[in-house]
Amino acid sequence: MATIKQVAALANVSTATVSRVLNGNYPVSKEAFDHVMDAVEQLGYRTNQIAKSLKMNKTFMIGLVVPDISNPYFMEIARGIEQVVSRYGYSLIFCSTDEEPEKELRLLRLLNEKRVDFVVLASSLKEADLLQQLIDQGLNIIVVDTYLPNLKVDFVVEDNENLSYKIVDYAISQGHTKIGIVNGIMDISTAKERNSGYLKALEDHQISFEERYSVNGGYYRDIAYQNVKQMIQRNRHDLPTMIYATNNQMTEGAMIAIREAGLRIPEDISIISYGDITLPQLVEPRITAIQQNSRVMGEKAGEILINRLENKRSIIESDIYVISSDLIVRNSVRRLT
Amino acid sequence: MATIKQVAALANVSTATVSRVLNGNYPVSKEAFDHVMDAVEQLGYRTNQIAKSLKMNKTFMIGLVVPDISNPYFMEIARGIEQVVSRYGYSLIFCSTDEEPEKELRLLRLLNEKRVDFVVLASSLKEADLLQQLIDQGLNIIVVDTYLPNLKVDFVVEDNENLSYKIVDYAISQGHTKIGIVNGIMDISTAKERNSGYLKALEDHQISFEERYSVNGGYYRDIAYQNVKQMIQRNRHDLPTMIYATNNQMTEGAMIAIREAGLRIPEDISIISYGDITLPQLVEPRITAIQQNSRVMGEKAGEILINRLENKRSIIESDIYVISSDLIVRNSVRRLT
DNA sequence: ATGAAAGCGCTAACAC
DNA sequence: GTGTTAGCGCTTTCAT
Repeated sequence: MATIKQVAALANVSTATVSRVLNGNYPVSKEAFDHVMDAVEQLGYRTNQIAKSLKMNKTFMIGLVVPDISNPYFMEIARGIEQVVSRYGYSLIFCSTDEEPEKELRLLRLLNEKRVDFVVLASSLKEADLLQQLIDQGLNIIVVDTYLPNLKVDFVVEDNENLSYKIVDYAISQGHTKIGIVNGIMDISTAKERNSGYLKALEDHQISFEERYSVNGGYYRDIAYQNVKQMIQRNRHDLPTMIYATNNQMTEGAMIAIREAGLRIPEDISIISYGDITLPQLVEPRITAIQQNSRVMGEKAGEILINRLENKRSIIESDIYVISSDLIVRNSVRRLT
Repeated sequence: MATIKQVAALANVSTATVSRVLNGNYPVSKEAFDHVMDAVEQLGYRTNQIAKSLKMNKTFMIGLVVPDISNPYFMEIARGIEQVVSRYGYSLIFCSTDEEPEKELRLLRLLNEKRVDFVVLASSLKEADLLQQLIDQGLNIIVVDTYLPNLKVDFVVEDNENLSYKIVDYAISQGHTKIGIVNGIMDISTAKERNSGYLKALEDHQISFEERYSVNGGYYRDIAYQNVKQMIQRNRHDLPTMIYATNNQMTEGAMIAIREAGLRIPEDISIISYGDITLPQLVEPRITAIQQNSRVMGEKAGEILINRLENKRSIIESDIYVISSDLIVRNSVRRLT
């Protein structure tokens, strides 16, 4: 690969002049300009961004660390970020943690070593201290989707508890009282918050929480499928009239389990979902769900980090941005009253 | 951020010794080792991979360039690649071209400047010459999914024409003769090959190709939706009995259009698909489809590039690997005979 | 407007 | 087993 030195030699100018021509940030004579351009063309020269990054202490790369990159929810966040940061010349490195805290930390350390300019993180961490350590080492982080207390970073999150309350409250208004919940790992803020919204709604309507209708596990389709399958098995003679799944993939898993058990939705068991399933237009019945604006969440995160980066605004205290979401009532809830 | 120099100073050794300790590739005394480790710990030192990359002319990054990163098909390829290359310490940079040739070239140039060690490319290019130019400049490329003639790279592809033939042949065996096709952009190899498989199957059964049932456009859900909607409109009084969509997303778009037109699948119009739709378990009827092994395609690409990279086997002539796929018969085809 | 040269943080050849 | 040092390819200050 040709270097700036070879270009300089061929164009009969110094490397400084080549650099100036290439970056267009200093005045150069038309003559020098033409010679350099010719040489560049002839040699098929391409800037070595690694060298440039080293010199300028800037990589134009953004790390994205999420629990599950195949979840369309996170994919949409990625596209939102990409859409805004690409305009400023940044590229994205995607990483998937599979909800494993050790893997998350390993990936963050890797990105730190790669000197990415910023990391967008949807965390599965229970505690913030190791994260704070990385930040102290100089890593720029913005946290999306999840929330971690006592961490000096910006957050872009949803109003999980209230939205969860809202959808469960709706279910209750349709006459349901035996409402099972399929939730994620309780260490994670979103799972905790969605759970408390659910509990609060039950409580406000004097409905007691039934442990036996409740299952927990990773935010994955398969896990939810297995758990719901077993839950149905266990309660075969006194099934819940409704299942509330707290993320898109769990809803899919729950639906598959319900159908496989020979039960109908919503005639036998109604469904509500925090987050739209994939392809909601093609699946019958249409699922009543909290519709998350993940794209907007990504865009917001992108804007914030660009702002920090371009204006070199270092963080004094964390800002928390809340992305709005809507309850979309469709027809997966049977009216019982 | 601490540098190796500061570590060396604090540990009272040379930078060379620090490097040796950190990389463990040369013998060091236990004493030096301990001192260095202490200093590393104290300073929170993290290797600057940018500097290392510059020195070693190796970035441990792989670029992935595909038409549409939100398509689960390409996502699976990505996971396949990731799974194998991550074991060797490589990370992935994802890029989406939206099937625009200019964007594809721009991204490839960017990755070249970033000096990624390899690029995995699903191309939307019509011609190979500009690509060959990049390769001559030193970019390592492996092409997946698509095929481009006269290009000195390895390929991992499907047997598109034969598989396409197979599924259309099956449709014909069920008594269908009015079979519309929803296809991608004809510049792209996969679209061309799937089209010829379709045509050949018709021909072998003396069925004439009906232009009016055929629509083309980008491999996207929305485009297919619009096109099929119009096609149905135009042929309202003499509809095809079957629609063959040549990729997963087009099938989804076609199904939505059919349903919206008040038609039933498969009673009014049958469906066959090249590639499984998202969530095939939850959509009724279950779609008869070519089931692509995209994960395997990604793994294969990963293995090949690792092999080239680690064994420094430069490419003499292109190898072509064909990934097998299966026809899965389900119940989206009405039997007419 | 242009060139010489220092230096970003690292590795490895060479000398001891 | 360890230190010295050159140099990867670039930008930028300083001098002219």
